[in-house]
Order: sequence, then C-alpha cells, then structure tokens
Amino acid sequence: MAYTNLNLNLCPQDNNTDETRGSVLMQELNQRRTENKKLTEMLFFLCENYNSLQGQWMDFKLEDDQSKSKKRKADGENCGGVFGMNGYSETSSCSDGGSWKMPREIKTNVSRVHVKTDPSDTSLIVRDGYQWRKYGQKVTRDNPSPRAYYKCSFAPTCPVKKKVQRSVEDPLVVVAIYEGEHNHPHPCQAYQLPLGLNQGVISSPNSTISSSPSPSPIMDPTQPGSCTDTRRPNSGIDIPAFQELLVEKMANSLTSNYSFTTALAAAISTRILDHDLLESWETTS
DNA sequence: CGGATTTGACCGGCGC
DNA sequence: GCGCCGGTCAAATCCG
Repeated sequence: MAYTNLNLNLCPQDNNTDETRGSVLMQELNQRRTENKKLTEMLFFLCENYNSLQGQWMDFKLEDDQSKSKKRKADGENCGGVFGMNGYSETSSCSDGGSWKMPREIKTNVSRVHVKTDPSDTSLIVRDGYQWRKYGQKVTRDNPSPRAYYKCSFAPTCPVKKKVQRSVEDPLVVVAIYEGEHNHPHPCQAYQLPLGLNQGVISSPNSTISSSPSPSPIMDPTQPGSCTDTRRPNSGIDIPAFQELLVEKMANSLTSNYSFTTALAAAISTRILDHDLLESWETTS
C-alpha cells in the first residue's frame, strides 16, 4: 500500500498557523487516498488475473485427466475410472479394471474411487470419512504397487471392505475399491462439508486443490474415531491445514470482490492516515 | 497398555 | 494334482 510515514517536518517554532498546517495535511491525505485507490485497483486486477489463470489451469488439468480416462476405456480393461472434476471419481457396481485383473465373480455393491494424490504422499490412504482398519497388504502380479486391504471398523458388524492400490498407469492416482454396503450412518453426516475439502476434491467447478500430505478430512475433531480412516482418532487430521485451506478459499472469494477490496482498502488507509495524522499532530503540539 | 499396522503364513479358487 | 494368485489370518511390532 501507499502508506508511508508522513514526514512533514512540522516544527513547533514554525510560523505557519494551525490552519495552514491543516490544509497541508489534508492535501497529503488526499494524495495518499488517490495513491491507495490506484494500488487497490492494481491489486484487484492482479487478483482477477490470478483467478483467471487458476481457472485455465484447472480446465487444462481436467482435459488432461479426461483424455487419460478415455485412453483407459480404449484399452478395453477399464470399468468406470472417469476422473471427476477434480481428480476424484466414483463408479458403482463395477467389476475390477484398470491395471487390476478381472474378479472371478461379479460382486454386487462394488464401487471404485479414483483419488489423485500429492506426489509426496506415498501412503495408501483414501479419506472418505469412514473409519477403516487395515488387515492386510499384498503385492499383486500386475502392479508393483502394494494393495492394501481395509475393513470398516466404525461399526463392529459393518461388512464393508475396501482395497486400495495405486494405479499402474498413473502412480499419483490411488484406486479404492469398496465392497458391500455400510450398515451404519456416515460418521460425518452431522457435520458434512463439501467433499471438495477432502482429498484432492473441491466442490467448486472452477477450482481444485491437489491432495496434500496432510489433507483435511471432513470431521469434527472433538469426535473421537470419526471421519478418518486411520487408527488414531485425530491422526491424519491436520486442523491447521484445514483452517489454512478455508482461509485461502475465503481470501480468494474476498479478493475477487471489487467492492469489498475497495472498501477494505479505503477503510485501512483511512485508519492509517488518521493514525498518522494524529501522531503528527501530537508531535507538533 | 491398548489398539492399529505390518508381514509372513495359510487358505481356497482357478487354470493347466 | 499342482502351481499360481488373490484374499485373509494372526502373531509380532509399533506408537501415542
């Protein structure tokens, strides 16, 4: 911002009257306000450009993912696996596919979920809000990446299992296969947030966040054991990261609102200048 | 110390 | 029947 300390060199011994001094200050004040307004506009255009570029980047990513998905379909061994808007997709009642072998039997209530992960994230964790207990891991023939086996541990009688394995074609993509139906409500139903705030997904059509090593699951941190698929109730829940994400999203929304930024800038500059003028005034009197 | 993960062993289906 | 392979078990280990 244009704020700088006003060094008016006002001297108590100055022959200027208070009136003259006041008019000089007013002049300075107006000059600063004009300057601040220009800078606010510049900031606004910067934000606009940023948002625009971000949107273009997301469109590009989406097209890229979709073309990959089409390629898989063309290979004839895909069943679903259409990458969703943000690197996340789900298909239902689908037999095995992708890099995995076809199952020996067609199972009902089988769904596949593709999750794009961060390159630094090597874990086989797909955060879906449920609580899972890992009971096995295997290296399969067709895929060098190990396959992890999970059982739903939220309810003792829940029959749901899931298999998680990285895609052989794109190691950044984790494929989770769910089998069965949960016989209990979703742990996060009470505090459901857009899935977009979960791993690599965001509900906004024009923006995506990639999965971070410490994603932000949908959960109430005060609820032990809920909304996480790790053994520790709050492990994998990076509250600061979650808050940071929220703040970032809010900041994006606010900075792209011209009237808000203008009003804010005006308010701040007024406060700063008033404070400065007051200080100057105090030093002179 | 309790609960979750790891990992080698075991089991069962399938193809030859 | 045998071997391969995916899925599951369970003792050992880890971790908060």
